[in-house]
Amino acid sequence: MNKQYHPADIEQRIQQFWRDEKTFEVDETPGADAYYCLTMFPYPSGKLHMGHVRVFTISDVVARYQRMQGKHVLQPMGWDAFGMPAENAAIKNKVPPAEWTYQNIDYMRGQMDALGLGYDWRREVTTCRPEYYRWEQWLFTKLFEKGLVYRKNSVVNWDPVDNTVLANEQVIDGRGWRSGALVERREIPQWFMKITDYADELLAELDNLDGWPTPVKTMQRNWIGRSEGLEIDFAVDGDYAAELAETDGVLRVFTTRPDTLFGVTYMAVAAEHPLAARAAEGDPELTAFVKSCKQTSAAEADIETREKLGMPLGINAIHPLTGQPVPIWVANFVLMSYGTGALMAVPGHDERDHEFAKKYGLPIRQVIAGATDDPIDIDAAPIIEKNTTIDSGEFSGLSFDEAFEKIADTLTLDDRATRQVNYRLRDWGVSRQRYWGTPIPIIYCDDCGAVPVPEADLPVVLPEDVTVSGTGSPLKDMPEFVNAACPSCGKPARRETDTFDTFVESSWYFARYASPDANEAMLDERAAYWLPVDQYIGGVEHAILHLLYARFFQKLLRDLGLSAASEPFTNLLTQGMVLKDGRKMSKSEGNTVDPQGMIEEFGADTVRLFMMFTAPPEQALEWSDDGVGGAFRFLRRLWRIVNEHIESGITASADFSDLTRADKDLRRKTHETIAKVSDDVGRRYTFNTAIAGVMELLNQVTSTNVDSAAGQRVRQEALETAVLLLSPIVPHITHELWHALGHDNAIVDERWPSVDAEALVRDEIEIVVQVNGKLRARLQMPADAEKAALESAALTEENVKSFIADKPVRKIIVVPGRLVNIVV
RNA sequence: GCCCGGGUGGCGGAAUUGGUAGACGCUGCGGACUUAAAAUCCGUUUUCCGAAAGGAAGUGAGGGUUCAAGUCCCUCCCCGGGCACCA
Repeated sequence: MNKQYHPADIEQRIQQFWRDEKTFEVDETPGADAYYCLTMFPYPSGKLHMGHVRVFTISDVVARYQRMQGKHVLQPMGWDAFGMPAENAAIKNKVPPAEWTYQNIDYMRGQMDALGLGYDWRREVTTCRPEYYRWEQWLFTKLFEKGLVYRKNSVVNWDPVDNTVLANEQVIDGRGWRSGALVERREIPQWFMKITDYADELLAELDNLDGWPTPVKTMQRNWIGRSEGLEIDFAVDGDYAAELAETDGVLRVFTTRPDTLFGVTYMAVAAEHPLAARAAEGDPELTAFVKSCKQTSAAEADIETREKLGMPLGINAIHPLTGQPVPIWVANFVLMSYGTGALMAVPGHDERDHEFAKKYGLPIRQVIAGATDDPIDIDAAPIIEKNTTIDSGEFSGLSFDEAFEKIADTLTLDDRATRQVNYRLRDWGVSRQRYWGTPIPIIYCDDCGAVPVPEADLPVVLPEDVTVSGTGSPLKDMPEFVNAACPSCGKPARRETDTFDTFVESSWYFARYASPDANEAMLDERAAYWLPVDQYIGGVEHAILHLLYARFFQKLLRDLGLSAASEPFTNLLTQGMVLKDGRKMSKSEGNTVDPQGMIEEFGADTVRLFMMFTAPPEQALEWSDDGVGGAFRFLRRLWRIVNEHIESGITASADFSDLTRADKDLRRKTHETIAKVSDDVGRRYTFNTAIAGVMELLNQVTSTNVDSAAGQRVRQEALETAVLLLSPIVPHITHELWHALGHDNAIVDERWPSVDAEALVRDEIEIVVQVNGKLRARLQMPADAEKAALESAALTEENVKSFIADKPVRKIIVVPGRLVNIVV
């Protein structure tokens, strides 16, 4: 064994050993204790960034730890290969997106290998390959048959100069990123998946996801946003039957607060609402206002944070209970995509309605009592609480529930209202007006309408040899792609040129790893062996969208009989970002650190160790060059300590009799460390404290003098333990050290060490003495000391006595094994 | 604006169930070894008072609950993530 630690000499050799031995290739062995560990697959953007390194390392540590528990571990890897960056690169470099993407994949795969990540590469999945996306197209046609997809108009960001649809990301301060033109919201027909059909199940099953972080479940719950309320019809004064055709000629609104119905003083509709368009006809001022409302991006954050503006339409609704006219306004904060695109405004009892009413001098009416008898100034602030109703005619003096029920009963009796469960969750718009994505398998026929492509004609292959211009999809200019025969009647028809949202690919890839080469079906019986994923690991930024869509897809797969599982991921770990100087590492910030350079300078183990030691996985990680140096020094020190130990002779004996006090202390530390690290890695996923624990053990090894054969055996045990405990994190150096310590087996095939309870026994423990909660003394006491003994020992301490002085002792609290608190 | 996190020494962080605040590491400072440097090792490193023993203060701010609060409750400030076409 080399006396110096040179990672470059060992890492590639050991990686080759794993390849030769097919160490990480797993099959569907019957009866094995299967464990599926999965990382969110990366977008092949060019080369790995530190965020990738972090999440892959976490996952690899979990996989290797589970393997040492005797589990049959699957850890696959693949590529979320469709997306906008490939199109942008294509425009910039004049390289087709496919070529750019495949080159990136090859490079990044090599980087993953250099990090020592244990993947079963036979299962690699690449979403831009027809053999992958054909099954997605197939699924879509099945959903079409089941009525779970439909087409409707919806809002996009339109760049009027480039004549193209922009992603929210491509809208900077309300302007197109290339043209600089003011972006408009525009409605175009798009395909939707009925995720709202599964809203209740997606919500209810969150309660069973014990292995998910609570914040993620809370966010999903709020995102789904189930609310029970009333859909109330307001008649409209005048003839607007055409504009209100979808709602039977009335202005329909949803409210969770029907108890405030008597407080309605105006109505508000979205800029896209047909009533607004009708009122704007021949009214230049209103036309200009409606247009300006649409001149903001479609992003909800932009709509919600801009100044609240509105204008009256000059149309009145009729209050369903009082018969009074209520003016209808158009307002820029009403979302057409939520509810019916219209709302009843109750400024007395809603924050936003109140602010808007104050601004435009609209009346504010109090119909809910204050919580106390104090006088109320409803003009100053709304009352949001669900208190007793007042000034509401026959519905006055009622609690929220009573008022809700009585008003609901009254209005539903003659069909002027419906009890309704509403969701904030909207159906998933999957159409994208882009080239580099999965073609939506639909053919439009003048006679038959939208017809799904028959299974025999799948996949609809995306042509890869294209030139991307940046204005619209190149597919539109390819007659050989667009022109197709109608599958239904055979007449000439047009193929859909929109592609799927890339979230569609990432919503089922986890299942495809189980049967990546299945040619006859989307999934086969191997999926049943592996699914659901035992541990899923990825960025917290995916807490809502990706994870909700994946849960939705798992339910679709279940309902198509392709998988028995209802939920895709049993346990979820959301990892924080990698920062430098407190900011996200990114090209635009100019603060990236290239993992490749770090691997070459220090080796993969150092990079892995640093990533795992510097912060717990869920937290943001601050990059530090000095910290990397520290990680490297620790490995060098480990190498040297083991080297010095084996020079003085190794031993395989398990005889731990005749130990000195120091030997016993070290042996106890060894087993305390096994217990701590097992808990940290296996349950808490706090790899940083696990590493700190092993560091402490090594500190004690070096501070313990060994002058006997028994002491030598204790040190051998301590070092073997340290090496085993670190092996999931730094697999190369520990592979080498394990052999050096006298073992023939590869450490990757070893079992996790177990605690010897006998070694943990202490005869003396430290007890802390407090006076009035402040630390005043420490006592060394027998571990089995009685409460009374602790009290009397505490009371005789000099420093304790001086703080008690002549004050009477009121109470003594004893926490066994920890402290005594004397209250005076 | 709405939803979810976070805020602890010079820095990253630890404190797992309300029970010793600062484990472990980095940096800095002092020292040993060396012709020298690198590497390594030893000591020290929350602030203030003190020669020391020890004491006082201290976990974003303010209030509260408790024998005891970084941890629980209320109000507020700041930072990060998400907001449906970034992935």
